[in-house]
Amino acid sequence: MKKGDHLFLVDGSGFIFRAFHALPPLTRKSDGLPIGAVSGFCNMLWKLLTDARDTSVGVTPTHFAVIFDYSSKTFRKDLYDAYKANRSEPPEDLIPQFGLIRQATRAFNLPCIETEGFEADDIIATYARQAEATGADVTIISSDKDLMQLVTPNVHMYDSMKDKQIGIPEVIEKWGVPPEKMIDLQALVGDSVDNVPGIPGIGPKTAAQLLEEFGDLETLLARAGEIKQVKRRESIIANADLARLSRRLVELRLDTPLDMPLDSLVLETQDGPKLIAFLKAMEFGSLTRRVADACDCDASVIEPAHVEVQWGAAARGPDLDAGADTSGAQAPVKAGISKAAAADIYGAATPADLAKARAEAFTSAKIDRSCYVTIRDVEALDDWMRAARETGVIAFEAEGTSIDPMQAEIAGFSLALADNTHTPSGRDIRAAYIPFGHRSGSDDLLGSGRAEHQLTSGEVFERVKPLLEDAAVLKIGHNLKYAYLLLKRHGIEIASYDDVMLMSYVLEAGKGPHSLDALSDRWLGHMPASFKEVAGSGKSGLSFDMVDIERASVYAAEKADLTLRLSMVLKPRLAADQLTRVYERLERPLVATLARMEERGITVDRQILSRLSGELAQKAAAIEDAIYETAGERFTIGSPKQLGDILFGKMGLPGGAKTKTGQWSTSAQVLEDLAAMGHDLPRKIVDWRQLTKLKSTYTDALPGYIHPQTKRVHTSYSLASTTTGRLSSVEPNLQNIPIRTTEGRKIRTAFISSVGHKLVSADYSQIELRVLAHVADIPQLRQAFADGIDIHAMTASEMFGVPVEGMPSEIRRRAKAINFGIIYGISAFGLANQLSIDRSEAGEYIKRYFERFPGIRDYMDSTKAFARDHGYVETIFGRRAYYPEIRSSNPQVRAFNERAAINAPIQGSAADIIRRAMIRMEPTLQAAKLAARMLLQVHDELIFEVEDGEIEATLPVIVATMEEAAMPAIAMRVPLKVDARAASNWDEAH
DNA sequence: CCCCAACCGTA
DNA sequence: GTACGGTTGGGGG
Repeated sequence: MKKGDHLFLVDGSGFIFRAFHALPPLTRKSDGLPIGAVSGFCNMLWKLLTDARDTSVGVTPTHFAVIFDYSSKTFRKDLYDAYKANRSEPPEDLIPQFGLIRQATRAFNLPCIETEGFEADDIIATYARQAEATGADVTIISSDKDLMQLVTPNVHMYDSMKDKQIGIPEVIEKWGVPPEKMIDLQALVGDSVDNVPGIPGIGPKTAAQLLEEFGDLETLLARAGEIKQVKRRESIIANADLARLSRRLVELRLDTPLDMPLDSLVLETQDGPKLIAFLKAMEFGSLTRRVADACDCDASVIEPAHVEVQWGAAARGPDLDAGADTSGAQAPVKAGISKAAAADIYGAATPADLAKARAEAFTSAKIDRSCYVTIRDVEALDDWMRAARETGVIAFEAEGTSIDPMQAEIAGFSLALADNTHTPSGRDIRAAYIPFGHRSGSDDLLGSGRAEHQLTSGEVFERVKPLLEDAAVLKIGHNLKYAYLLLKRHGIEIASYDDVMLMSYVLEAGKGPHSLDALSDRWLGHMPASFKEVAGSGKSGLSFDMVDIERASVYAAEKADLTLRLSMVLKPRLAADQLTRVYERLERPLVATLARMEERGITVDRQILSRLSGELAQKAAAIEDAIYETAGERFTIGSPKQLGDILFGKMGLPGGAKTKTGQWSTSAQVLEDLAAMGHDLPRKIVDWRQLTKLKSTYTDALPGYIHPQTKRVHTSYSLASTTTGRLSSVEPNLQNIPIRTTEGRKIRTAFISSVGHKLVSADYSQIELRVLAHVADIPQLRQAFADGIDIHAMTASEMFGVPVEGMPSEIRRRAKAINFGIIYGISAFGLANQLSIDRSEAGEYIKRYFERFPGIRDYMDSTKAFARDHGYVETIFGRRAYYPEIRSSNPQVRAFNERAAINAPIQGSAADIIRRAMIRMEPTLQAAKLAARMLLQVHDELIFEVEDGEIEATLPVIVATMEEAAMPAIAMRVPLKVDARAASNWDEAH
């Protein structure tokens, strides 16, 4: 090894634990073998070996080794008997993965190094220093703080999960000391995980400060008498020997005997077939394909390797402590690839078998872009239409000239069909693009004209419209609402459809995005061409009709192809997981319902907004002057950074909270606190922020969304962007129009009904608390809702023994905050913040609440347990919300996921209820011969436009449909209550 | 031109 | 303490 070389040292043992806890807990091979950590490990190795240069490592390795712990009986155990004594057994799912990861390392042709009596860290340290001495550079792939002592200008660490380099500055930033002082710092702080004692009462912050002051540990111990803080001084003096022992435990050995000399770590070329055989045995479809591509191997002719799997204690090899429980040990299992992929799917015994067979068939099916065709004449189009009718199933996409389906024109259609949809093989899929709205990109004075060699829209519509409107032919799309709305504007109403985005959402809400890219990558092991690659972006970006037809054809046909493949994988999966009902009853019907709502839009009065904007501008300007006056200078008030400098620097006000980047927070809460202390400026800032927020986000932005033709505002609802099942609203977001302040409410007066109509707002009263009363079955809550009693007052009465009549508003306010807190998965910290009380008092409230309502605690505990066991929670209608991080080893992350998992069934059930109401609403109104049109949804509220003469007849229909929405699927144990009223604008209707 | 952090509007 | 989306400032390329 020499200068210019670069040695990569992977902390294999560290990676196993980290990956296991960071990755979704339920990643399993088809035979149930847990392989999440192995998968993460293989992907990381491949990335480092092929394009480390493109990660933040920035260099390509010349030498490479993966290091493991061999035995826990190391020299450290001799130094200190309790070392690592409180290490608990690794989780059961992790056990077989220890051996697999070693096998993976060998499959990658990489040295797999472990030495008896030493930890991986010592081996890494020894190699790193030796390599450094030759002038080479070293990257240690680990984020373990125990290794940070090794960092120098030539030795870096790399956190592969966060793609983050850790060098000297990063160590200082994180720990407050440079790497060479890490040993002393750790000696002072200790480590509860490894049972390194350290000095009691000294944490990282104090330790860094002491080392800054005294230089190093020995000096500190010698001069400990100078420390001013009594307790700290005494603790350090009393525990000096403990610190010295700790130092010996954390200091890494640089003299570990090395079986493999440094120079033997030179990176060898990959053995493609060997690696592929292993990856196939592990069923890593996506990585198998990437490796096969890179090695130019045909993966399909390579037999999966036979992999020995050990489930029992022996799986970890010798690094297990004596006396471990081996009762769960089983005989080694042979884990070859399952035969399912090759099985005749007609013979699939269960939906799960079919789903598995499809998934396997499609992850290894090759996608051949060269066989996509462009349809340019009516004969070809007729042929395709005939085939589509014969098959009865097509994947379909409408390519528009804008991402906004309310603005877009149609550039062309793409479709894909399988000659036999029961054959799970990519060979039988054909895909085509039908351009008819493309323009040529000539930049001359005449502008652009129609592109040549394409059918006319008339020719295409005449043939395609009947197919799209024929319920006997299933149309499969991805985010079909886009095409549905775009086509509806052009006189076509799609009948009979499926949406793979929604299938994925039902199957895996919370596990990641549901974009076509993400789904293709995940399920098909294939990354489609991105729109950017095809059309460019930014200033030079083209609208799709300007894209060259050949390029457009491949892009569009590929999308249809992938959509068809995805439906063949995901639809059986729905059945296997018993989620078909959720998909068919709660998701699919909303595509058409929402598309119609979006198309209708709502009238927003430009004049009202313009007048409000002027008022806001004047008021803000006046406050601005006053702010500059008080501050004594002009600055950018909207910059939290500059504002912080003024408030906490120049003016010397006491800082409150810090943001996560270490800046002083200038949040409304902090400013309110300062105002309460009698300071002038913070109040003004709060007022200024409110006014400018209203102006920029609402009064100034909304007019820009008024559609040039319809003169109305058309939001877009996103069906698959929340974990819980709620919708979200974008461009513009009409689910966050102000209501809480008088100033903000005025914006709602700009949302008006058209002439001869009124707006009707109908909202569920306390729907989430009612859902909670139902699912947790709380007698007092059920009774209160049955009797129509004020629920917060009832809660206060139960908790504080105050009668409901004449209850002080402060008492009720606190009970209300607790009720909300319960829905949000309560913590003493959060409740304390909300009520501005201290944490112990908040803890008392929670304790008392649980005493009065023990069923709520039971619900919370059982929900957490369910989430931990399954990785997801369910609404009362069976919708799933996944929380892959609920088993995180990070207590903060875990607690957050627990709270979210408690909230999701409540929020999600309420979301399901209003979805059911929306789906039923239109046919119900129609049956009642009412012309009311549903326009907007705001989570627990629906907004309609109703003819003046029909209001009295319509209100009860709306109310009943909403109140009965859970039935007959669920008989709620509490009644649902809906309030509805009509007015000429949204403010008065609500 | 793109991304992130901070902040704030809703249920 | 839950769930979202939009605007701004400020930094990077």
